[in-house]
Amino acid sequence: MATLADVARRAGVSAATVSRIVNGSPKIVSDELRDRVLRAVRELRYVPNAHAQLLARSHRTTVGVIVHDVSDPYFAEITRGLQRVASERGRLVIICNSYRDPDRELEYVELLRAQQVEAIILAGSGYHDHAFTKELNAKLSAYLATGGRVSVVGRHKLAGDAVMPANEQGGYLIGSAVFALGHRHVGVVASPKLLTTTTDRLAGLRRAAREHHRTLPSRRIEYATFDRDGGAAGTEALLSADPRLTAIVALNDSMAIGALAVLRARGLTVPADVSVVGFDDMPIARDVTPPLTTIRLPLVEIGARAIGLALDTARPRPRVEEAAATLVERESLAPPREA
Amino acid sequence: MATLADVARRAGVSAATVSRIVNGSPKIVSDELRDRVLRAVRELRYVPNAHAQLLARSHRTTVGVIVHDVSDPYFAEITRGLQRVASERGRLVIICNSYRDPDRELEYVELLRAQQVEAIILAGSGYHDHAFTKELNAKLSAYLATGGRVSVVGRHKLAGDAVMPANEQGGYLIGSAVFALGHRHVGVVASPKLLTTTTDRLAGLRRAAREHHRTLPSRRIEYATFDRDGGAAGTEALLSADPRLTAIVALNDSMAIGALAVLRARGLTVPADVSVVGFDDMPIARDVTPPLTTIRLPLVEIGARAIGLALDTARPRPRVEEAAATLVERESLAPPREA
DNA sequence: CGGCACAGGGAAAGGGCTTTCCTCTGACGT
DNA sequence: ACGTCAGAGGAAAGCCCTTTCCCTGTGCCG
Repeated sequence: MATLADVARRAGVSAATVSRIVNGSPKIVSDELRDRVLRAVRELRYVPNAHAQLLARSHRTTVGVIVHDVSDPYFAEITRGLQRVASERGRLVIICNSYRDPDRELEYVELLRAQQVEAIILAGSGYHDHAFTKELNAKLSAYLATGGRVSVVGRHKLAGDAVMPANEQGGYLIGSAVFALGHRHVGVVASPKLLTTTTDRLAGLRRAAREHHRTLPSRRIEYATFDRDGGAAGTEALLSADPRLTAIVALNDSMAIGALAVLRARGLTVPADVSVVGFDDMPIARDVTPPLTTIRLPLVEIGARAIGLALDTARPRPRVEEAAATLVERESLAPPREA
Repeated sequence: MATLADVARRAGVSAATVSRIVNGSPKIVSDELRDRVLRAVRELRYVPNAHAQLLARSHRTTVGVIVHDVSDPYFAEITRGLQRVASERGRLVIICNSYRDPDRELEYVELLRAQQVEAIILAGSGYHDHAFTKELNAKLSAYLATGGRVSVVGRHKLAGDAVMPANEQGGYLIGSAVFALGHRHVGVVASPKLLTTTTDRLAGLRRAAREHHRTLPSRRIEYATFDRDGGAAGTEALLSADPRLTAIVALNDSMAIGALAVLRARGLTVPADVSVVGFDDMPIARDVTPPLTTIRLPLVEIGARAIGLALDTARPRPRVEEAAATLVERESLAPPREA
């Protein structure tokens, strides 16, 4: 690899001059030298070493994002919003997938710190795990203390700024829609108990139930993994335990799709026999059969706001913003048969 | 941010000693000093500056991947395979989304070079654009010349090793399945003409047509964007031009889903009225209605092999490997009505 | 014509870390 | 008692770049 010094030598100038030309410094350089240098750059195919630059420069220009999995549409959307703002502001973003492994999350915080990122953004549900939360907070605080910026999406009790998707409200909205239609036998296919997102959405559901003078007994809640197969397994369990179910509330769209598959396999039609609702409004939600009634969260905007908070050094901190949920009515929810 | 020197000072030792302890060097250090140093590290919350390390060390340990979009399931799978191998081999991976913008691709090659990556992996269709290909090749060669490793997925005529998904064979397979059933009025919803993937899949389709003494007239091919909405638009156009169509071949699953949506909206049932087939076997393909008959490419394996080639310095280069396609039969393809 | 300002360029000091090469002890052998 | 050697730790030379500070020479003003 050619270095700055190589270019300088070949062009017969000092390293300082090359640096100034390559970086477009305001300092004036004669056209002759500029030509010589640019020619040398081309001939040697010189590209500055980004690490050396980072070391030599003072200001940081890259931000790190930790998500559960970018290929999950939920995080893909958040990341999209984030990336947009990042490139508007001339920042590079490093994406880390934790795959819902708390330890990996901890490691990534260190890694991002080692990379000298300007800000760390943590997106995705938190965990009901006190020891972990404490350790994560310690690491985050250490980073904050040395001038780092932190912003989190949907995490309670963490240092730094926060954008909170209205999970409780979303749960309430979808629950109200279901109970208002008169469903009495409602099963919930829930994501893992350990995730705060689960608890929040469930809390909203419970509030809706209460308002309609219903309850959500725990035997009607099946916890499973946060994906299609988890949804299928949960639905299977729920249905076996109580075949009278007229509605299944899945705590995200992937799980709802798993539910749909099981129902179809059992010869039950949706929504005539059983209604199914999802959560998150992933792009595919409108393309399954029947199209999913679900809850939309402004994910792109959430991502954009999260990085906005982190990069905006002006206002005092920490700041917490809410992102509202809305009900998206499609065809998978209908009144129960006997109603 | 605490530095190595800070830690050394606080522990009352030299920087060399701290470095040795922190990095687990084979050199023996007394337990006493080790304790003092580790305590100082903890107290100062010291994390080594990754950029300084990279500068000081000789061996590179991160690889860069350029894909069209990681959140697209196609690339998500490839990336998954890639990541697995990367972490097995202790490599970090930087993911870059080009969003199918050639210029961005060019920029990312420079950026990855600047980041001193050990290898660059380019995944995703190439472009029928001679000037661009030439420029990209020039950049890649420059990188190769300075000891970099390059490996590409599904790109012809590019410097470096290559893993080639069998797009032509896949096209042939799906085409054969369609024509063998007796379909005569077949429409193709194709991805952009500019992409080599499109040409390859189309070529396979044509070969299948020829074998069945059929042709694929260009008015039966509608080019659109490589996504759900493109698929919908293409289907719309095809159907308006020729309502007798009994089968629609979409060049990827997203487009097939768009086709399904249009057909449903028009009151046509699949596959009774019109058959639809996809390509890629994305996870969702089995969950739409009806489940999609499509072509599976071993994407995870392709990703793994691509990085494997790049990291394997032993064998001579360049090497080219093929990844076979297989037909996945589900329910969206059936004989035409009149057959 | 002396003096000054300023344009144009270079020298060199970092920035944080790794690693080679030394130095200094103390233990061991004879 | 002396030479040797292994063990333990430090000094310092890089790695590649940016940026401040300084020097030279020219043009211009008074």
